[in-house]
Amino acid sequence: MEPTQSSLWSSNFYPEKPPNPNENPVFDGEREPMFEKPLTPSDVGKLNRLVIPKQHAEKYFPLGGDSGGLLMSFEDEWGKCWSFRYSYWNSSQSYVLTKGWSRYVKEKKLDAGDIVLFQRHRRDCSRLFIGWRRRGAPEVAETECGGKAGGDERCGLYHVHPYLGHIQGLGANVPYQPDRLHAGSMIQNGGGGKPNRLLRLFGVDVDVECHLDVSQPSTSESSSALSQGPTTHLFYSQS
Amino acid sequence: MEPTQSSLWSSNFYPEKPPNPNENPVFDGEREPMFEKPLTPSDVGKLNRLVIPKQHAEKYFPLGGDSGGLLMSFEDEWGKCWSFRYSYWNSSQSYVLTKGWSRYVKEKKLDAGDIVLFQRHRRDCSRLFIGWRRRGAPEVAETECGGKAGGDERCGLYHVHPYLGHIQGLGANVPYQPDRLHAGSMIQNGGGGKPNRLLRLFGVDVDVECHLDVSQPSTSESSSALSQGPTTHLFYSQS
DNA sequence: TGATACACCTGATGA
DNA sequence: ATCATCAGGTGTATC
Repeated sequence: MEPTQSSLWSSNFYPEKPPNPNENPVFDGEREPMFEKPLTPSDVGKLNRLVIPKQHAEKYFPLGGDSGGLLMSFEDEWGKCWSFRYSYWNSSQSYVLTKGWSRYVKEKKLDAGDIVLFQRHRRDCSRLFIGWRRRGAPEVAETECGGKAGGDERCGLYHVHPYLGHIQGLGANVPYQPDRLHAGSMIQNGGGGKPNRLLRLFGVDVDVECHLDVSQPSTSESSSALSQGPTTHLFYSQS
Repeated sequence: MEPTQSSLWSSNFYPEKPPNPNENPVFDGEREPMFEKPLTPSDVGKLNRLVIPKQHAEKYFPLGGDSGGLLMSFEDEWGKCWSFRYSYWNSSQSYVLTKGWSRYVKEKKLDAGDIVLFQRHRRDCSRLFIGWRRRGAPEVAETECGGKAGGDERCGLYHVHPYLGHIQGLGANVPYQPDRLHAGSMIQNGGGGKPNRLLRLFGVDVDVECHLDVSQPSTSESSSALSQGPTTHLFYSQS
């Protein structure tokens, strides 16, 4: 089914499979902003990792003292599932997304200064979302795509009209990640090796409850907690 | 206790804790020269590593086929203990000191061309010593400090008078390295991670005996084995 | 072989 | 001055 709002949805980013707004959208009110981070040159460079500021990592992605890494899955603006390895580096005492991150950077064509956003579903906080916007773009886009020059570029977040809010559906036709497991889940590592054990975050199996103190102010220069009210951002999600 | 030889010991390098020649010297005759190496620009640059010429590394610091790194501890001219990570880099087929090396370079203000010296205790070859001298300085200093211009600079090796040879003692009042373990010891790495297992070299626990063929001639352009007889160099040592 | 992954390391920086 | 943080690196293993 083709998009009904060609001005919003026409894109050559996924020309072979454009997202359908009538399929499984996640309303803006359903998504809980967690935090965002302006990307450093290292975050988009050859180090193939994203450093997650410690206060956000420990608040939203607690590892529970686990030294091994986890697999975390996020839904992007197309409903595509992205799995990243999430772990703590003792040597630098920092939390990082490693495996899979470079693919995300490449596909979204992220540059230093662009901003990645992390959100979760309000009622099912095991569903995690990842988005992005170009540097200098407003947090809540007033234009259809508040990014760089060139109208054919997509953003990770969109300003959508309220009437799109009635849409519900599936979205099982986005079979991207070969190693994807479950959106918003984490897979626990056995300890230093490859992740192999499931651990749902914000859901079950882990000693962290679905607490979402989104109203906390930002305390970091290089990242910020999202504390604004309901936004107009929209992710499309599957499952 | 203040130094008695102000011309030799007056220094502002450790003005808060000057070494005392009456405390725990290691006689020249107690130290066995192993080898020395003129420092390359890379050795003192941002690579934070010292390449140890292979013939010296395999002769004096054998890794025993261990792929993981070791922690090696050396006593400097002040009795201060310096711990370095020692490992073999497959990519460059070279033996290197990595962690801790840059701190040594910085503290000693070593430049390219300066020479580092490695020695060990004759009777307790698990005690290792590290020293240095400025480029162009004679191996056996005839002056009190045969280094660069500026009389307040210390050298890693000193020419001392024979009568200082009677001194013995402790030196436990030099608590520098927080992560130091034992002078002249090596700590085996678990494999790519942090070094965590003790492995005394030249002492026990390792399949290498205390063999010291110091008389071998130099075969490297960038380093030389020390084959001269008793020198007048002096290290001060603790423990 | 080249790209990626991964754990480790360090210096700069600001609180 | 000390300390925590993190941006920017490393070598090595894996694919």
